[in-house]
Amino acid sequence: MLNSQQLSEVLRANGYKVTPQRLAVYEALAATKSHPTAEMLFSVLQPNYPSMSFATVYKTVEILHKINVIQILNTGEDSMRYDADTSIHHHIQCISCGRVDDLNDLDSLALVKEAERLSGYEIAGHQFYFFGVCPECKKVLQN
Amino acid sequence: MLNSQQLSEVLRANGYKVTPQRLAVYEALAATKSHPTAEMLFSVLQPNYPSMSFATVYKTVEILHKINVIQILNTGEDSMRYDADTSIHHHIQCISCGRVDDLNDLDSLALVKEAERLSGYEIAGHQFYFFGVCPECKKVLQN
DNA sequence: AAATAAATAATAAAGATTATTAAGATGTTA
DNA sequence: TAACATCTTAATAATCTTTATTATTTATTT
Repeated sequence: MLNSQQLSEVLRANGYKVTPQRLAVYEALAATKSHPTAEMLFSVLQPNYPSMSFATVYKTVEILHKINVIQILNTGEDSMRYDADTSIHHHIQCISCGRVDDLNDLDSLALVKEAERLSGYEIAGHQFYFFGVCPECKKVLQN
Repeated sequence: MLNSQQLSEVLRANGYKVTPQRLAVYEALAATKSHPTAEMLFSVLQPNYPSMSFATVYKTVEILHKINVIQILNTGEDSMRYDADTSIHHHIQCISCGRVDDLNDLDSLALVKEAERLSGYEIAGHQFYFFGVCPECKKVLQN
């Protein structure tokens, strides 16, 4: 997670200009753990940036991804989700309410090594997605 | 993998009618290991079923997925890929040539258990995607 | 503060998937 | 086997997410 100054530096260092929209998109992402879609981001920014267009949201997340300050998640839904936490961690989605939670502390190194051995690939990245029923929905379903 | 008779039975058992198109889509999928997209399936079927429409391909894979005889993969590309192998196995995609290979014999049970413990979720499914450079592309890149 | 280069907003366009509907095929029953 | 009711297909249009276009505005540099 970066503050505005740090983000500004990274943007400039990569030849991108610093604009209020870019800072706002990143801030919105950094402020939540809910892995929002482009539409959610757009809605959140709407009150403070009523003139911001959808294309700007998409362009901005693309740039933020390129300069490596956000992650793009594909949970298999129809739209992508974005995450300001770029550390290696995995995700789990509730098949009942749709929420996406982080899975920190899940050690995948051994499995990556094994996959590398089995496939002969040189593995550069991986994404693990789990699906199930979250604790809250389990409660509701029991009643 | 099912033969036409077995597939016909499963379709009927689930209240779906048996049609040449459905058998053909499944056969095309069962005959390849290349995890085709809807477009690839459509192209393959075109010569023998020149009148088949795109919508039929989509409707059919949806039904085949519902009755659990195929898997739907979302590798993060713009289109879905389909797989007639419904056993639990994972996938690895080459970031150079785009091919998608199977990763059998990768034991994920321990990781699933660990994810269940960490998250509190009741896990119903999981999809692991690895990305890297396939053996063929490694050779090419070295020259 | 002016010049320049890039970013934004608005809009249109593209691409994948889904919905609609009339026509045709399927399975069932008499 | 014929007739019926139902489901499926094909063709088309619609939808949804994402990307491209372009004129205007904004951020940086001199």
